[in-house]
Amino acid sequence: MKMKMDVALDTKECWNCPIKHQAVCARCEPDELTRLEEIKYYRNYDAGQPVIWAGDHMEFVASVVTGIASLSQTMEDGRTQMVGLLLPSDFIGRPGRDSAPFDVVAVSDLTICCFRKKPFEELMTTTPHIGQRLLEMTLDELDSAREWMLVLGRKTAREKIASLLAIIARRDATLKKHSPKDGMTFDLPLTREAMADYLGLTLETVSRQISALRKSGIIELDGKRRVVIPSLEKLMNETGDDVDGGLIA
Amino acid sequence: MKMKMDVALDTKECWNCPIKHQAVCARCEPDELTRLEEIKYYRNYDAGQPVIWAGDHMEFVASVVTGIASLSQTMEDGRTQMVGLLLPSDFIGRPGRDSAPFDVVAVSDLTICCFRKKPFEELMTTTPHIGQRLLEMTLDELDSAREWMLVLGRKTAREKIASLLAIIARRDATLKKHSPKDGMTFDLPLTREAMADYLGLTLETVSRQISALRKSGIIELDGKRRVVIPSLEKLMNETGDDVDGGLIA
DNA sequence: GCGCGACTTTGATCAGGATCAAACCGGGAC
DNA sequence: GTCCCGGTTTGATCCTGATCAAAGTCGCGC
Repeated sequence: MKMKMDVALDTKECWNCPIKHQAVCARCEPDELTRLEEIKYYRNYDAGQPVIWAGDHMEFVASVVTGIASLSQTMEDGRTQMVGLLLPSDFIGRPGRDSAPFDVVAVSDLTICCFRKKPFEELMTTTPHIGQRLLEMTLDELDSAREWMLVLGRKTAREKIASLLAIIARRDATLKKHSPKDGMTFDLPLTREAMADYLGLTLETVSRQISALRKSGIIELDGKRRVVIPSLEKLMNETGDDVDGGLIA
Repeated sequence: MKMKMDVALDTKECWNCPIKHQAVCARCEPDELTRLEEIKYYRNYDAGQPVIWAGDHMEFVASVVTGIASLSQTMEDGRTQMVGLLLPSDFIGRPGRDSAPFDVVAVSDLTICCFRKKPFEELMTTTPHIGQRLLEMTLDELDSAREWMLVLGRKTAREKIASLLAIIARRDATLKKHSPKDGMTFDLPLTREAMADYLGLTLETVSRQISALRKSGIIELDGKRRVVIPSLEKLMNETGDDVDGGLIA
């Protein structure tokens, strides 16, 4: 049985061609996307700033260029659940729909690349591989969302934290272009509260479980945000996931 | 603010044309799909029978014709989380991928219509609207999965049960081709255990909360499975969702 | 009818995480 | 430096839902 890992935090390929780590890669500029120049523009947001409210009329689709955004829903009484993290190269928007289903909020300083929706949709019909790429990305996102449902529905608080750390570790390694390994170090891109909203916990429980993992020697902390993973295998053993040796999905 | 409802349980349109309630509708037969005749075949399963195991090599894609199947994942220690229900017209399979990400199990007696994958993928490239339809369906599923994450991560047991009942009520009304209304009656298509697996609860909690809703007069029971909703509004008030009068999404 | 088995209900107790509360830490403005 | 403030940690207690256990219901085959 192979190990499953959520890919929601992985950096994806350019949605226009198979280049990793870029929303719109250099290689694309010479071909189809040049046609988009006139409908393409950039937006910048500060950490914490809302980008889109659920229900907003969307006159654009977009792609994250730098920074992190969260996708989340909030109930009337304030309970909120993060349903996804948007990382560089992730796509924002629904071709064919005119309102946004969820709130998008900048977690860090954020730059997105917007395309006016109508012309983008036209491009999709004339350039089939863009549609195919979007379908593939959407299928990946769907699998990730479903894998996260196991985390939310069935895992303990400790397993949830370990799962999140494992995902961030993996994502971070990908960004740095090497595979995850023992002794790796990274910064948590989220506050305790944001982690809680992602995991369906309270911030106090997140804090306690992180302390517990530290006391168990599963992780080491350098300040509040910097994490060291002495043994990846030990961390994986805490996730509740089926591990069979490697980080191969 | 409009009310959101999970659409995972809704009956979808034919993936080849915009006709409701049929996986492959009569209208489609004369055009593109006739070309598929030679690659199309049916499979039947009994209630409880596994259809696909996660990791299986998939040489086909398929569409549910009649019956209900569940999509779920199970941890090594037996904890399981249902991540979706597959209803008539729902699509099974991943064009471009060769192994199944989740287990599929027949919940009721089930008939699916299979298409050999290779020729289906070729059809997708030559018939763009099939790809577009698949993208739309996948986006809907993604939204549903994300909405369900709120249920799993943040709702109480009572809210979870009310949410599930509301969804089933809505789905059932759609099947019967009228809108949900006070006094409506339907059969639960799931055992208490399956509901628990869908909601991230134990079967005992499901049973207790159903009893509690009955005692509160939110629902009436006729036997174990048949449910009457005297007031849709009262049920909706128990879901924790933002309701503004109607069942309009 | 009887007995069996799958499913469901209900009860008693337990425990994991939420809640309420207070203190702590670190960085930036002044 | 000091103050302040957002983010974090830790403690005490509570409560929801899990767990363990037993009994009830229904349908079906014999």
